[in-house]
Amino acid sequence: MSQIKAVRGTRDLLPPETELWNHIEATARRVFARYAFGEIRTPIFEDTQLFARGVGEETDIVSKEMYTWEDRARAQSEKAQMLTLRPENTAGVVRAYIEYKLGDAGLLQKLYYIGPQFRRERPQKGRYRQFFQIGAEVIGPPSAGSESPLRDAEVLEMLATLLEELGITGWTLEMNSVGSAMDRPRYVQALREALVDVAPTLCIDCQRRAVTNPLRVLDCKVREDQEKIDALPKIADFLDEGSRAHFAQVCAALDACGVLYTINPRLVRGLDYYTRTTFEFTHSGLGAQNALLGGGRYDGLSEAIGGPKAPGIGFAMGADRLVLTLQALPSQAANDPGLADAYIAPLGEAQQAESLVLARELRRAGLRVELGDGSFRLKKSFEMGNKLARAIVLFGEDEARSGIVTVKNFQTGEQTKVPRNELSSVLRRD
RNA sequence: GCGGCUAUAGUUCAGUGGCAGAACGCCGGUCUGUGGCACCGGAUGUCGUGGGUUCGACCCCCACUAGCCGCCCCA
Repeated sequence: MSQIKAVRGTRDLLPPETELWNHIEATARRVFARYAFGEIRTPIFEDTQLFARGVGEETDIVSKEMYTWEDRARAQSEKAQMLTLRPENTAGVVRAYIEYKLGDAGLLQKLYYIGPQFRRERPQKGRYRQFFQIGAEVIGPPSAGSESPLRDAEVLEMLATLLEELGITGWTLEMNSVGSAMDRPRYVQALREALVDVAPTLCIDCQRRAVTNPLRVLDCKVREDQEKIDALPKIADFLDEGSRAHFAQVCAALDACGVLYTINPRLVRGLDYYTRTTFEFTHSGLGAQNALLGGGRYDGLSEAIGGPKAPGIGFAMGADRLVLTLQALPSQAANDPGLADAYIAPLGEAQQAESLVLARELRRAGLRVELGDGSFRLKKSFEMGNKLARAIVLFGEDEARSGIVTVKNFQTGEQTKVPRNELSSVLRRD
């Protein structure tokens, strides 16, 4: 019989790596809490229409990367429903915002999420079909200040802080403004016109992109094309006064708190809902998938899926990529499984039962304890203890009778006799 | 979805159309209440899966699967 394996693009996370995942998630929760964000957990699958209307029918994500299936109708009279595993989480959050009328309180909603997302792409380093995102959204009625450039700057400053607390250095923040829903079509039109003459001189990929998705030409990495692409119309010149001023204020607030960024007029993103501020944090250690996180403002998303006017800004970080980045950092000790505080070695099977009692006492005192086996020879107990713990506690006939156990510290080699009731304080890490 | 590279022991990797290898790790012993060191010994295995060529395939050919790199796109 053939072996059943994890399906393509999915994987199991095992210790000690899960230690690092927990560390990342705990750090994110801690930082988000300081910025007064609350957690939201949305379903893993949604009505397909949510993504079609929210993310955009023409995007790659929706047009070819979604896991979609037809759910059975419950009754003859009922139509079957198309469902989709969420390819991203912003649409789900906005759907919940609308569904529970979160805007009616008149306040800004600040929500974060941590969870799996699904896209059917070819797996690669840092890219999986089930991947994990940590993201947050600030959304609310305009009267609550949801359109304010200060919100954009606050989110970006929070991200810089989060990366710093995670110990991730060497990232780059690139920003751009893609303008309002009105600005962008005008720009795309101008770009298309300019490309009629320029495109034939560009690389093969650009010639195709010029027709299918002109904005993508700006992403081209072919060296020879760069000068010509730089000479194309820039979106900055197509922004209306409002968008221009908005972006200037975002930059000013970032300058004030010392968050470094570069403005990349060629930064375009693949989801239709973005307006005005867009950004990407990249890291060179990631290879082709160099985006650590990305996000932006989505002032029209709520209305696009049938909700009230509810401008917002948010981001999603690729947790898988944070892990990769941290693992590549030289200082990272998080892959060390860590040693237990003590290894209890029952000497002889007669000591088995009482050794579990001893382990229970120490564990209740908060110590991390490994319990050996009384059938082991002493030599084996020492070898095992040395691999698993900082100290070994010998628990034989004498110790059980006298209540005084033998403790040997593997680091110092020092061996002492310790009364059982003092054991936990002796073993405690200093 | 497209192109390239790869798949051999728990791990990292050698290897040859004719007996399946090394290092580390693992197990046992020297050593029956004292580990790390040393020495001696041992087992590593569907050579990714399925077909084909051949007297004979881990090796050559085809398909599939998975991973990596790039494209596309994105987190």
